[in-house]
Parts: sequence; structure tokens; C-alpha cells
Amino acid sequence: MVNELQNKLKDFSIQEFQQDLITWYLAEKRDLPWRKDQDPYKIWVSEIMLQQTRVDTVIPYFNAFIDKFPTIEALAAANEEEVLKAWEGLGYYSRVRNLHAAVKEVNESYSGIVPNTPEEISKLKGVGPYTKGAILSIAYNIPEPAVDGNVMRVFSRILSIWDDIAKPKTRKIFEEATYQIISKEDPSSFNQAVMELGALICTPTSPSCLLCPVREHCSAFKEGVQAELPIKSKKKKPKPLQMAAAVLYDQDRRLYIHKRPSTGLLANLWEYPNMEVQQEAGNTYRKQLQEFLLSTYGADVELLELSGTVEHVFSHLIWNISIFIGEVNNIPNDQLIAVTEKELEKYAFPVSHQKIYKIYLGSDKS
DNA sequence: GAGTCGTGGAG
DNA sequence: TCTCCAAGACT
Repeated sequence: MVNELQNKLKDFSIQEFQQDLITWYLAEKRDLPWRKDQDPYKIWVSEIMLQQTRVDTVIPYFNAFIDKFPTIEALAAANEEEVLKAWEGLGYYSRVRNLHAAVKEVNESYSGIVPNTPEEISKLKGVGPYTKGAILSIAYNIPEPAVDGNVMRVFSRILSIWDDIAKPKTRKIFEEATYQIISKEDPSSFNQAVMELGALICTPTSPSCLLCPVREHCSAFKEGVQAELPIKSKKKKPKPLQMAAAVLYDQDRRLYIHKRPSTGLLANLWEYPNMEVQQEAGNTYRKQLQEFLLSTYGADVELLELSGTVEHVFSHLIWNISIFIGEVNNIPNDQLIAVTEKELEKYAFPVSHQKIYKIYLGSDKS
């Protein structure tokens, strides 16, 4: 494997590639909020937010998050509820739970200074091989690879690497290549430049090779196979589940919500009580849900007929949720808490349950 | 290594 | 409408 890589790099002018790439980057880089300084904390937050998430989506979340938690100390001192609320709608919520825990760790064990060694930074929760390299290179200018999807796409084309980038072990090939090619003088600009190139020029479909600053160095462009790379195997389709959810209110117009478990899907977020229902004839979703609410929460309710449906698409699941509205006639157990409309603003909900609330607002409850 | 873990946008 | 995502990490 290493031999094969050395062979590819034999006729590759590393110095000229670095210069062409970094020169282009310094001239064309986007003005992004996490590029205003080199605060390791802000770099860290941005890298966590950017995992599997588009730049345009992250920008407003990043600005609001830094505004609310400007420093390590501020985030370390915050309670989990408001941190989760700041992440509401971003998805992959374990990211922020891990970030919060890791920031507390840095605050207590590293005097509030983000560590600058691969060994220490890798121990922090939520910091994997990519984020480790990104923080070390961007915040501390240390020549460590930061191999994400952009880097694998760009270098698969530059070096004509035909390994499947969907396979976890393939990342090591690109880390090894990056070690060889990365600029020792400006690793920060180099790593960001590769990702910027992947985002703006060397895109997944129809790359803009005629605008590419490093096309002279690109093996795939020379061979005319840039559209064939990278190789990426397909992932399986999400599995559909039929769900039913209830918006329960009482005489004071308070709503009854439930906190999800601290692990797994949508961990620690709040939701309207819901269940997976069986598609059996003779036992309606409404009936199944009503029995569930009584047995699980001790809630005595009479549900109205179907008020609407909400679809929630995850990476591996699809919830098809039927929405029912009803008034509670008693006091449920403490697995359900009653909140006013005003108090709802403090709790973080999945997007699907924000849609459920809107169906409640739009319904005629009388 | 394969499955788990969100969401909104683009083609 | 459907597919594929987008600066991955964890189990």
C-alpha cells in the first residue's frame, strides 16, 4: 500500500501543488465566521457543527452558539438543557453532548486551554481522527492530516485512488498521502484549502475542472476520469416505521411532554408522547395510542380523530407519524410534565415534534 | 466492520 | 419525487 502511494507521488510535484493550492485558497477563501480568528475553542465548535452538516446550515447556529457561549468557561458553566436548545434543529445531538462534556474536561483538567497534542486532544469526547487534525492544524498550525469527505474526494482524483471511500479503512490511505503532501510551513491553510477546493471546485458531481487551480497536478483530469471518482458504495435505504403521537392538553391549556432517554436516537430531547403502532385491521392507531397513554403514563384521555401526519426522515429510519389531539381528564405520572405555551420555548424538540406542535396550533380543539 | 445517529438542500 | 448527500464519531 505504501509502495503504491510512493509510486503515485513519484512524478508529483509536491512543492508546486502546495503553492498553487494555497495561493488559490488565500485569494478565494470564503469569509466564514469561524475564520475571523484562531481561537481554538471557536475552531473546535465549528468543526463539531460542520460534521455531516452544510456550511450554510451551520453559520447561523455557530454565531448564536458563540454569542451565547463565548468561551470554554461559559460553555462549561452552562446547563445541559440550554446547550441542547442551542443545538435544536442541527441534528446528531450526541455531538453537542460530547462537546459539552469535553469542554468541561478541558476546563477542569487543562486549565481551560484546548490541548495541542494528538494524544491529549484525541481523548476528548467527540474528537475523532478528522476533528483532531482539523483543530491541531487550523488552531495550532501543526501539520496533521484532517481527512474528511472533501479531502478523500479531492485526493482520489488528484492521485487516482480507486479505493471505496465509504469503507472506514480507506481513510488511512488518504491520511498517509496527506502526511506526504501537507505544507509544513502553513498546514492550516493547506488543510482548509483542500476542503475549500472540494466544496467550491472539486465537487461530487460535475466538478469545475476548468476553474481548478491544481488541475495540472490532477491525475484524474489528465485521464478524463474525474467524473468516475471517487468510488463510493451506496448505503442502504432507511426503514419505515408507523408511529402515532398525541398532543395532550388540560383545562389550563398546558401541554404534556416527555423527555427522551439519555442515549440513542434524539437523546435527551423532548417530545410529545408517542409510540410505534401496529398496522392491524380492527385496532386503530387512535385506539392503540389511547391504551398506550393510559398504561405508560397513567393518562386518561379521549383522543379526537386523526388531526394530521408528519414524516421524519433519519439516516436509517423514517417515522410516519399520525397525530392525535386530546384533553387529559386526570393527572398523568411524572414521565409526562405539563408546560405552558411560553415554557415550551426552553425545551429542545426534534424538528418532527415542532411540526406536531404546529398541527396542534392549527387544529380546532373544540 | 457495519450499524447508529438528523436535517435541509441540491440535482 | 427520489436520491444523495455535508468539514464524522461512536459502538
